[in-house]
Amino acid sequence: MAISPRPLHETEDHFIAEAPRPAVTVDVVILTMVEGDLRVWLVRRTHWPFAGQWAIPGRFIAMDEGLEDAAQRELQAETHLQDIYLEQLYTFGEPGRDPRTRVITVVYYALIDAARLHVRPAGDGDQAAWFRLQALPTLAFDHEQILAYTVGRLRGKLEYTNIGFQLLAPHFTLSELQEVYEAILGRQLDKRNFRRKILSSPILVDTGELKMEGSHRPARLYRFNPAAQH
Amino acid sequence: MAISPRPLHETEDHFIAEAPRPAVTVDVVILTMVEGDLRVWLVRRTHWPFAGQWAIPGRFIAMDEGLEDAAQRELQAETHLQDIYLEQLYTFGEPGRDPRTRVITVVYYALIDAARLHVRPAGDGDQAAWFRLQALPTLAFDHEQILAYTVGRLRGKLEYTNIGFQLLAPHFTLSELQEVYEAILGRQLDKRNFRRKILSSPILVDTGELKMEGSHRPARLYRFNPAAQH
DNA sequence: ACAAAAGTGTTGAGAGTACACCCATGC
DNA sequence: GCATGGGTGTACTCTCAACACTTTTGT
Repeated sequence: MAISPRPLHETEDHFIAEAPRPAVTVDVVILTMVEGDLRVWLVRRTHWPFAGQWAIPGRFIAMDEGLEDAAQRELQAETHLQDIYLEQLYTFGEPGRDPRTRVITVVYYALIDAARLHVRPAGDGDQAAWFRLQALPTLAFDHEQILAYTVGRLRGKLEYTNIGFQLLAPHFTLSELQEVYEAILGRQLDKRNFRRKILSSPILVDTGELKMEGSHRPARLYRFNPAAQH
Repeated sequence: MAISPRPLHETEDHFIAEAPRPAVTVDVVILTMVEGDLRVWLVRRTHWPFAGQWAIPGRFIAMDEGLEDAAQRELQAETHLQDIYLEQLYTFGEPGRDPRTRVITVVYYALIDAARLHVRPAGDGDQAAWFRLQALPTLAFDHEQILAYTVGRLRGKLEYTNIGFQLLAPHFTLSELQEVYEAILGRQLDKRNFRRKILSSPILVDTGELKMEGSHRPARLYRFNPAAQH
């Protein structure tokens, strides 16, 4: 890397040129919504440490790669999808969280519409699978803590943004949207109050279509209004 | 570092053992409130790059040092104060943000009661000084962007936490508290409504003392109720 | 006709907003 | 007595929460 020929501050100089550096990874918590439950995509570790245990997917960062770029690539590699909601969550870097070396991980989270995936239940030989956040296996590293933190963030953002739509297909019913809210908030909502609140804001557009499915009254399909704030 | 004798995944192995690593710093945005304005503590860079320009204080992280520990030490070094509110803000790591090498910076912010400092106006020879957020000098690196992000976070947190108290002395008047809210939110608030709202929650305790100062009616002094949530 | 999910209104309580004057002190 | 900031109440609107029945479809 370009080192200045001019005199440098000793401490900075030392750290720029000589001091040992921590490894930096980017992890991506990939969430989706299936059958009324939030689910997270986990990969099985094949090697030490935590061999055989499940972990949040991640990668070491390359020297010339932006943090969000790296997260985007990891997301791509796992899902093969484009245009996914992705946001930086928090950076975890306690010494000792990885027994091999000092690893600092910048965690992102992604929200995916389940309709864009072929979700299948986890089998025994799987290298990667979706897990209900309510029923997690034992996780590697400090990944359990990271998932807990993710849910907290999601819950907070749900109150003042339209983040909930990111977990739904482009066209969705109000009941589906309510399910997303209930899953994230972890409590039941009143159907009438929920509908009134959502419909009184300009964030939904009625597509005029109906979802004909099951032996019951068909539901109206809505879509997100991209002109709406947040 | 301990490298396992067992076979490792090639990619992970490479990154753990051989790949070049970015440098990691911790920067701390130190904020306080003086004369109705939010102010930030900036240090003058003495060497390349951005020599002579002002920057958010920070330090390279040591291999065995936690992120928050490093932030706490930097805060200590700058302010010589204990028990300061400190919170992780965001991690900035675009390649090229530091021309010397790849530097990823985990940014924290700290809120300080101005009464605990001897604040003086910035002089020409100063190596560090307080600046009004409204009147910043040219900043080094991407530090202008970092400060903008900090204010956004502060504004958001003010709405649903008691973070505002962190900028005040242990005993304060309601007008002082209102000034903090106005400075962060960037707009005037109605005095009666503000007082009613604050006093109707259990977060303030009337100390019974009065602030005798100036030629006007003395103001009641309150303190934060630590039993209150958030 | 029945099972299943969709859809719909009213009421009461509390929060937010707009707005103007008197009070206690130092000089 | 006057200048300065401290302190107070009311009316309106809006939002939130609680609560149960009818509608539309497939079988």
